Amino acid sequence: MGHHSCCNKQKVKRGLWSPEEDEKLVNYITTYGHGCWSSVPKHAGLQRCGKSCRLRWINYLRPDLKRGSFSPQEAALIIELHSILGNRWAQIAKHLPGRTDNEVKNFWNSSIKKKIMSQEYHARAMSGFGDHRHHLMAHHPNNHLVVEDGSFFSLLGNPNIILPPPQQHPGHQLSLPPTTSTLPGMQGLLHVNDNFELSDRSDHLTIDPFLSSHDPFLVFWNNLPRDVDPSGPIQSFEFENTGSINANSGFMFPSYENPGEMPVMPKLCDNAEEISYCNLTSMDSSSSSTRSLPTGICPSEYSLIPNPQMDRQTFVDGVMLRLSTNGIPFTMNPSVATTIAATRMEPGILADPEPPN
DNA sequence: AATCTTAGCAACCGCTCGAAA
DNA sequence: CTTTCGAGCGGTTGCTAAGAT
Repeated sequence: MGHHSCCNKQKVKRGLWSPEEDEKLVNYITTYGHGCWSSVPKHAGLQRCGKSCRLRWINYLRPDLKRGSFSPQEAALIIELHSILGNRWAQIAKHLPGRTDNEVKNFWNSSIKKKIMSQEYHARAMSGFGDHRHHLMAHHPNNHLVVEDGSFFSLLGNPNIILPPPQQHPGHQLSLPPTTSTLPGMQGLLHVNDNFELSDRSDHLTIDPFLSSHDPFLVFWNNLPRDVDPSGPIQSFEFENTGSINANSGFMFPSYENPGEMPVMPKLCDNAEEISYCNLTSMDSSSSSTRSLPTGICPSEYSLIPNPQMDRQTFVDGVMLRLSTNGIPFTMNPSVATTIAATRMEPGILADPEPPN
C-alpha cells in the first residue's frame, strides 16, 4: 500500500504537523493563496505532499473554522441532516458553518452514532434538547404563523414536500396519495393523530416533540381553509380550533403525479412579491380539495448561505422568516426554521435566470 | 503505580469526478 | 476518445489522553 502518487515523487513527512509547519503553510496561503495544491509544499518550504497540505488547511488551519465542541443545536442538525443525506459528510458540513466534513464525521462516529442507537437519546435529540413541546401559534387577524421554541427541527425535512419545478407542471397540480404509508421515511407520521393535541387556546397548537421533526408546516396546511382560491386576491383566513387534527381528514404529504419527477429546492427570492405558489389537490377522500403551497421562500431579512450545490439551505441568523402562502403572509422564527430541505435542486431554481444573450 | 481500554481526533488512503491536454 | 492530473470525498487508521481495572 503505497502513498498517493503525489507523495511518491519526493520524500515527504507524514504524521502530525508541527507548529512550524503550520506557520509555514498559513503564511504561504494567506499571502499567495493555495492555487495548485501540489505546488504548495514546494513554495511554502514544506516536506509534505500537496494533499496533506490541503487537508491540514481545510480541516485545521482555515481561519473560518469554529472549533470547540458541537452545540446541541448542531448535533440535532447533524442528526436531522444525516437522516436525509446519509454519510454525505461534506454535504452535511456545508450546513454547519465553521465545521468540516472530517469534524462532522468524527463527531458522528465517536459520539452521535452510539447515542442515537438508544431510543432515549433519539427522543431527546428530536425534542430539541430543551422545552419538551413545540408550539405553533397562529395569530389572527395578522395571519402570522409563529413557531415558538428555540429548538431545532426542519420545516421541510420531508423530501416529498418539495415541489417539482413549475415548468414541468404547467398547472402546478400535484396529486396526493390516499395514504402516506408508502412514502419513504414517513412511517412515523402515521402516528400523528395520536400525538397532536390542541391546547385550551383556540389558536394554539401543541405538538408532541418526538414527532415535531416532521414538518410543522403540515400542521399549518392542515389548518388552512379548504376553499382558498389561489388565483384570487390576497385574503385572510382564520386559524381555527377544529378539534383534534386528523391525519386522515386532509392531505398530509404531497407526492408526485410522476414518481420519476425530481423534487426541487423551494425557490429563493429576494422579496416577497416573487413568491410563487403551487396548488395541492387532495385525492384521499371522496371529495377533492385544493390548497395552495408556497414554493418560494423569502430570505430577505436573513443570512442565507446560497449554494447551488447544496441539497439544503441553512438559515444562519435572523429574526423572523417571512413566508407566504396563497398571498397570505406569515412569519416563522428561523431559530426553528433552521433548514429548508430538498433532495435535489434543479439548476436555475436558486439563482436568478441568466439574462438572454 | 502499572496496565488495559476507550473516546476523540488528526491524518492518511483509495477512490471518483471533472477539466485539460 | 483517451489519458493525465488535481481536487474532493468517505472510509479507515493510528496516535494520544483520559478513564477503568
